This record gives sequence, structure tokens and C-alpha cells, in this order.
Amino acid sequence: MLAAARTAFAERGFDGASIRVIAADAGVDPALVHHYFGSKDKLFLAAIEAPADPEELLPAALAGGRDELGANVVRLLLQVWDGPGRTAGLALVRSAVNNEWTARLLREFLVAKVLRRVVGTLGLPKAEGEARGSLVASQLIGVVMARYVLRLEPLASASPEELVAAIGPTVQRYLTGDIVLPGGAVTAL
Amino acid sequence: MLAAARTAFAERGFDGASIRVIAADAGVDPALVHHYFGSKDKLFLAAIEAPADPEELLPAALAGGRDELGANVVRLLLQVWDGPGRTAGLALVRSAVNNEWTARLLREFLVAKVLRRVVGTLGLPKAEGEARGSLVASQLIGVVMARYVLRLEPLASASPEELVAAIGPTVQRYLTGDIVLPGGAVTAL
DNA sequence: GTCTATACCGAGATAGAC
DNA sequence: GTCTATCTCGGTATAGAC
Repeated sequence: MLAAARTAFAERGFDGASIRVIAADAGVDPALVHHYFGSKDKLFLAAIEAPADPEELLPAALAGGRDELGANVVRLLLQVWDGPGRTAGLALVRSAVNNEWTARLLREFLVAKVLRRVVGTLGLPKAEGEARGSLVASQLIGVVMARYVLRLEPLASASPEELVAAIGPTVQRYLTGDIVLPGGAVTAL
Repeated sequence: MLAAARTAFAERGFDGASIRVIAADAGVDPALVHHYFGSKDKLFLAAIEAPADPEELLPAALAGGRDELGANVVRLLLQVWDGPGRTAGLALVRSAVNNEWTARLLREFLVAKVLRRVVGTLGLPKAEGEARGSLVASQLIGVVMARYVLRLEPLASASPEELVAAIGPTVQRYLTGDIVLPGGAVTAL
């Protein structure tokens, strides 16, 4: 039943998915969903909160040297999204675009659970970490949008390692490069 | 009335926007909308097709040297999105995420109207142009998502020129850099 | 030409029988 | 505990009076 919810939310977003089709897909009654989860909001939380667990995978990606951080982050992203984590991720992204509170969910997930960890390993000042983190996020979200939502070719069909090679350096530059930071001055590491 | 439609589509996406609120916002009757445009689909097309005209601005951005192409593309993107073109763009992006045919619209707009022009000025083989174009698209879409949809700070509040300085080199590298291309081998210009 | 009224559908949620 | 039946609301679209 949670699986049906994940699929529906991933394909149609929070607003587009209906409790009715989720229940039909799971072979149960729509009223049961309310009885178990209380509301559509809580069903959504239950559907995405469970499998969105990069917290276990992140440490491994951060374990390498600081020069491989960019490639490792991209590789982790593709591992999660080319695996079973895609449905939960798509559900979050599709929902966040048209719904304010799901957008908030995604934003806080990105900032608190991902970017802060990645940037944290570099030991940067708070402002600089946020600046670099938001740049990294812009590239990662863009990859997700182009590859999994818009299915823009040839990026959508490229192998993970090709993308790691192409995009990893961009992330690396955002993380440790000598760049102009949004909201700040040029900073070198 | 088209203005009300654009605003509504930009804020809530195609599925989320309703003819009722559009009509109320424009101070007219919902039935009038149908009478003028026939259907919600055609209203959407009329709302976005009109002001989404980067075709006039693109040549100017492409006029500079090949080494400034990355910065110029980012600068153009921010000019359009920080100006009145934002509503039309947001309408297209918000709608494309949850709706297959609007996604198709955005994809074809991106490929045919933008990427092909940009990459075309470099005189690349078709496959290489598409590969580089999709990489560029991934970064540009990511900026749009982070800055205008998710409002991720500090990127959302950064000045355009700060972003040109930070992100321009990424686009430049995707366009003319010595990189591994998705679906191809290493290529140098 | 414009708008009132409404048809028709599907959404989320709830009450209450079994 | 499970499901039938139903409530209320809001969506698109249409028919027909002024």
C-alpha cells in the first residue's frame, strides 16, 4: 500500500495523485487509507520518509579524499536515483514544484540532510558553506530534472560514470574551487 | 485576462490553476474564458506562447566571442527570469513537472529554440552538440529550480552578476571544454 | 456577445453498518 | 477492523436566457 502511494506520488505529484487510485492500485478500499494514515498529508510523509535514506550512504561518499568529493557526490546521486530510491525522489520533486509545504520539505531535506553534511566535511564558515552548497544543489537538481523528469537526451540515457566524469568536476569546483560566491567575494581554499 | 492566466499558471502550474480563479482574477465570467479560448489547453498555450520570446534576445547573447558564450548564456537566462519573462517561464516549468504534454512543450522549446541555437554557433557535429547542449540544460534548469522554484538561499537572493561569475564557467566548460560527453568519448575542441 | 445556471465528474473526508 | 454509502467541495465544460 505504501508502495502504491509512492508510485502514484512519483508519477503524478502530491496534488495529482488521488487516494482513490492509490487504494485501487493496492487493492484496498479508499476509506482504509484514511483509517490507517488519517490524511493525505500523513500518507505522503509515510511514503517518502521511509525509503529516503541517504544518511546511510552519505558517509561512504564522503569518505574519499577532498579532491574526489565532487565525483563521489554525483555518483551517489545517480546510485540513489537509478536504484529504488527514484520513486521517492520523484515523488518529492514532482510534489515540491506545485505545493508550498512539500517544497518546504524538499528544501529542508536538501539543506539539512545533504548539503550540510557534504559541505560540513570541508570545514567551511557557515556563509561560505551555504553559498557553495546552493551552487552544488543547483547542478544536482538540474541533473535530476534533465535526466529523470524531462528525460532530455542524451543525458537521460547516459551511463552513470559518463555523467560522473562530465558533471563531477563542476560539483568539485563549486565545493573547493576558487570561485565568486553568491552573496560574497572571491574565496580561495 | 491573459495576464491573470499567466500568473495563475506560474504560481500553481497547469493542473493546479483553475479557470475559475483565473476568471475571478480577471474580473470576468469563467464561461467567457471557454468562449474565447475553447479549452484550458489552448488558454495555456496562448498564455505562454506570447511572451516567451528569447528568439529576439538570443542573437545578442550569441554575438560575443566563443569564450564569453557561457557567461552570456547565464546572463541572458537571468535577464529573462528576473524580468517580466519569469511568469511565463515559471508557468512552463511548474506545469512541465506534473503534466506529460506540457513537459513535451518545455523539452521541445529548450531543444529547438534555445540549445540548438547556442550550440549551433559552435559548429559542432550533431551528436556532440546534443551532448553538450543537454549538459548546459542541466545546469540552467538547476539554476531556475534552485533560484525561482525552491528559492534556495543564498542563490535565490544573489545578484545576477555574481551568478554569472559563479556559473558561467560551468556552462562554458560544457560548451567548449575538454570533457567526457554523455554517450561519447573525450572530445577536445 | 455576455453571463446565469447547471450538468457532470472526481477529489478528500466521514458516519455508521457489519 | 473493514467497507458501503454519502457529504461537501471544486474542477471543466456547456446550454440557453438576455
